[in-house]
Amino acid sequence: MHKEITIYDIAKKLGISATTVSRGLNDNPLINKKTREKIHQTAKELGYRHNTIASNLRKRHSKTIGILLHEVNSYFVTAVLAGIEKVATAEQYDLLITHAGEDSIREIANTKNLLNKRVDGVIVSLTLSTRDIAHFNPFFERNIPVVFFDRVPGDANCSKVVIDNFKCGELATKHLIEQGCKKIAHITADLTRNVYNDRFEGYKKALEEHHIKFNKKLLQICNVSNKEETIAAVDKLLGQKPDAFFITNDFAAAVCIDVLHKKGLRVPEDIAVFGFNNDLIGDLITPRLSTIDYPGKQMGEVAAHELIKQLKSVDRHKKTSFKSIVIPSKMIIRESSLKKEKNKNPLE
Amino acid sequence: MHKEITIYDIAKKLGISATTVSRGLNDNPLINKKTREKIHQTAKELGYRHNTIASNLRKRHSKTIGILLHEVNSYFVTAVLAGIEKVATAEQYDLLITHAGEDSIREIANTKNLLNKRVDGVIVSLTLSTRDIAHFNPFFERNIPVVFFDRVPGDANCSKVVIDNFKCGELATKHLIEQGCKKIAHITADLTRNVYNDRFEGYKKALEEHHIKFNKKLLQICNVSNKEETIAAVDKLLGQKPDAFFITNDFAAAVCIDVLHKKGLRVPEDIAVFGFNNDLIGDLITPRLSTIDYPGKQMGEVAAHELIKQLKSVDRHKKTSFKSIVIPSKMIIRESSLKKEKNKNPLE
DNA sequence: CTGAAAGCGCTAACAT
DNA sequence: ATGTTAGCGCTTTCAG
Repeated sequence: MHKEITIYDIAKKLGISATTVSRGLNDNPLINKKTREKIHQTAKELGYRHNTIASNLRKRHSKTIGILLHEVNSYFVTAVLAGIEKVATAEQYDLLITHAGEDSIREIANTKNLLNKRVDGVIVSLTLSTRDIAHFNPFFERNIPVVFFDRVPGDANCSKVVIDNFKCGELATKHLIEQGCKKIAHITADLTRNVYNDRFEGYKKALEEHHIKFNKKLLQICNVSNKEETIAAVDKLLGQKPDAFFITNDFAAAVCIDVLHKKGLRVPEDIAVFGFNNDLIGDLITPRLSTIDYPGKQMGEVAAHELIKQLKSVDRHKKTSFKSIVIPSKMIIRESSLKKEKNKNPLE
Repeated sequence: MHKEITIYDIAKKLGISATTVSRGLNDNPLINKKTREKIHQTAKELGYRHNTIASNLRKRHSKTIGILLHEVNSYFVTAVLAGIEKVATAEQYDLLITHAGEDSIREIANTKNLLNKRVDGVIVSLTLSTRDIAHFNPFFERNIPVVFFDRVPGDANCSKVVIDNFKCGELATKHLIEQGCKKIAHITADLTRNVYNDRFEGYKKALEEHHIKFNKKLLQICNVSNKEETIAAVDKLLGQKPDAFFITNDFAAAVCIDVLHKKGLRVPEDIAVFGFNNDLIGDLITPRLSTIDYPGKQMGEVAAHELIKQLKSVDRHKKTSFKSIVIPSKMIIRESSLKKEKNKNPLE
């Protein structure tokens, strides 16, 4: 069995104290450059590896950021992760990533686990089934920074990074109306989650502004990441003879287009389709999907920056002020929604 | 500032020793049931949280598995992660996930970081640019289990979980030949990586068996996750007037079909297309993509099981025997490759 | 069934 | 510029 080398072994070999070795290894400028070099060298010779656990115990922090994800099945989430990782790595933080599979029970378990692991802060996107955020109280009580992104709690008392889902919902719907659509079906997910509710409210607002009465028969709630459920929702709505679908997720929108084609319906001529997320897939299907660009990587970067800012400023006494950061998003018009302007250049 | 509760606080309050509290908290059956209950209760009252760091330091392990990923941008990798997580969670292991962005330098840095973090074992998929695996020596030396999956080293001296890429490449190519294709172009990634090389060898084998001479002008190497590079590769190959494309990645295959459509070419009538991975996208594009089903989740589960098995059996003395586990994969024939059997039922 | 003592490996205070 | 001492919070002998 391999004998694990400690700073004491290095100290003994060099005839100096462990403290000096520790400092030398951490490149403390107080230590003589020559000593430092010698320390580094014998560390290498002896095959020393820093014990992060011991160091963390002593320093009473973990230099890691906990990530609580609702799920990791989308291009969006992957992009967010990449954004977080980029800034976290630059600031020397590790990431402890958990995901809850849209199950609030697992979210709570993950929260507890990260708490015990002594993460320095957490970045969170709530599951569909999460109703309240009491499980974050231990963090709040200890002044451990928490930054929510995308799927955030209604509560104002926390930091969040979001896009303007209301405006996006309104914009997309308005665009469809301007294309001549009058019976716009809406497929979305659980409305207790802010993102879906806000988009739905935006949808209703646009209808209202154009004097179209909201018809709740044109609304379907389902798991938009699930193909079968989406197909069922589309089928049901088709009974209402809609002339457009506004769907809260690109994958589901692609499934919808597929269903429509199978029924011999043309997109956008017979029925226009509008997605949400700007997933890679939207640009690869026929017709190309109009959607809302959701800047995942940027959200991740901003969330991580905000968290690290709080981490650095936590003077452990004054409460950090909470803020809500809105990331710009934009509408991307492609073929699937262009009923009128078939020959006009899409303004992508 | 929140005062952090330790087992000593609980011990003092209960007039017992910290040892007993520790045992009680860990549900050690030696401790009187009543004492145990009291301990748990006051722990709750006082808002105690277990200090995993201290515990890990003392126990000299971290109860976490390190994951080294080449990249996290595909449905496949996500599926593997889900598989690993499923079995790791069941066995009470945490995951420390890193990714290298296909950069071997970052892979090496991540390796070192995980080593210092005292992960109990690692599960790895190599980057495209990784040439040798010397950076895993510290793990081997310490008898810390390492399991590679999918993108594995050529070296036999390690545990790996793979699919039979050679056979898959052969099968796909053979299928295209049977559809009447004679000039089959192949787009793939860096051939120093086993998965791509094996598929390529399978491709050549199938050609040879059907007395078709391999033409290296029909081969293009590029980053198949990059749209622009893929388009360029397709364009170049089109100069050779191929009648089929065998592409090592579904995303790239979708891009290819898109390019072909834009040029007014029909798929599969003019040119057949065959992908690899069974990504979600393949079933959503027109025509539907023929591909190889790559059981990511299963690979993840198997890899995690194998690792945990080694973790449990590491009697720190005898070398663990290395094995190569091959996961079954299968061909999925859809429309994009069916030149002849247009009216036959696909055997999906 | 419970406790005393030691120590995991490191770093922060406080000297010198 | 370097050393001494103590302790982060837990678990593990060993002893009773």
